[in-house]
Amino acid sequence: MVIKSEAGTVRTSPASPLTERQEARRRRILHATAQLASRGGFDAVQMREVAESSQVALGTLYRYFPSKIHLLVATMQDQLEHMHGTLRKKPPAGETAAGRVAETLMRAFRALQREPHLADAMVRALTFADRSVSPEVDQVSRQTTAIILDAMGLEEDPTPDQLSAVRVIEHTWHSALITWLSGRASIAQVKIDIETVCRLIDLPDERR
Amino acid sequence: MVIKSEAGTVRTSPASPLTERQEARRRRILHATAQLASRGGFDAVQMREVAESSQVALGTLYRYFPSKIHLLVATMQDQLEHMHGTLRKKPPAGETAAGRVAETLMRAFRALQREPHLADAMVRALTFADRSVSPEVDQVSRQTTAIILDAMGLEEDPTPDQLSAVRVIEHTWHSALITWLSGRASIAQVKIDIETVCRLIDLPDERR
DNA sequence: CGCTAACCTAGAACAAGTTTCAGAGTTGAT
DNA sequence: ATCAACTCTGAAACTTGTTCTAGGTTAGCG
Repeated sequence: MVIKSEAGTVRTSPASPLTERQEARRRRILHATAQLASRGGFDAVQMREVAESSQVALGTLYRYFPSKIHLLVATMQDQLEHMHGTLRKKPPAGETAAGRVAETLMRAFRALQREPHLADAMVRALTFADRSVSPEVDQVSRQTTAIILDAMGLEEDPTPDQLSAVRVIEHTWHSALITWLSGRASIAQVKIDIETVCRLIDLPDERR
Repeated sequence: MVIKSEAGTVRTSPASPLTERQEARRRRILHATAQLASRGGFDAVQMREVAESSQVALGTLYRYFPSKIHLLVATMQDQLEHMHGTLRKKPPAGETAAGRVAETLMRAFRALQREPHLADAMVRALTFADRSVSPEVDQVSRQTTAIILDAMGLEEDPTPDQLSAVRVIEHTWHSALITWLSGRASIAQVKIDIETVCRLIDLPDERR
């Protein structure tokens, strides 16, 4: 696999603002990636094919996304943004924060079930990512955190305890997805796990 | 990566009992793998090198372990067994089940910290594994469950609720390890996450 | 308009996981 | 002991991610 690259030339945050044509290229690439992933999952996303589908030279593809993992994590960022928008429209109606978070995650889960191969590609990339992709993975994590905090519908800033709970929920979310994607857990199982971990929210204070 | 293989010829569970020489080969392979992994992690485990180090032809290596992922997951099985043995010797002393489980996991975590590269190789393989490795990954999961249940020190069989909690703890364990390995979480952070999730054990009954 | 730096393209080349195959070497049953 | 069936070896080939090169294109700027 051999991922050595530095942060990409293009993606460096406050760098070049990308011309219109460049923005279009980037979009074509992400679109082609999602399309290929939606068919065969991780393995079906082949860099040469992505390049061809998006009408871009292989070298250019690598200039925009320094590795296949970067590419798929960027795809996940893209999809997550979209999902956050969708979820925001119909906030969950549950009584408790725990219930609302569980409902939100299950909604996201159902969305992923509609494109299981795409989910496979994105989640596998996310957990396989090494340090060279940390900034991007971290961004995904922050976005996920935002979604969960949104669902909790807090009046004020979250307490440290609540933040811990949210982190654990994220852990469970990712790992449960993986067990589902690799066929080792059923959808029902994932539901139970999510509901179980959500109980950590609004939990009566206990020793540390 | 391209993993297509059927269940390996050799590893099929109730199959051939492996002659002594074969057992020795298998052991040499696993030893070489752990050694290479302990240096550079996942990337440093190169199939050609493993074959050479363990004095086995490349084709033979693939007969024993149908892919690099299978090889690393088998290595994890091996290490886990070892660790379970070690942990069993000095059972944790905490008051609560939650405390004992957290202590046990932290002990395991400290062991992994001693060989971070090896941990990296094994954990990355584990989460990257696709369906073709499910049986082996599942075995790892069962072993982990056993370790946790041991730490809980139950008198009787675990309740369904407890089993759910254990599954969530495992999710958190794996995912927290990954965030640590990829440098996105500190050791202290992992500790907090483990302690947080362990609160799910002996939790007063609540709705559903 | 014309220049220059940055960007893009096509294609070859390289690296590492995986497959294949012909020819020994072992083994187990008769 | 002998034969058939497996197993192991060594080496080449194949696949796909990644890097490199040489030459054409574009964008901003004087």
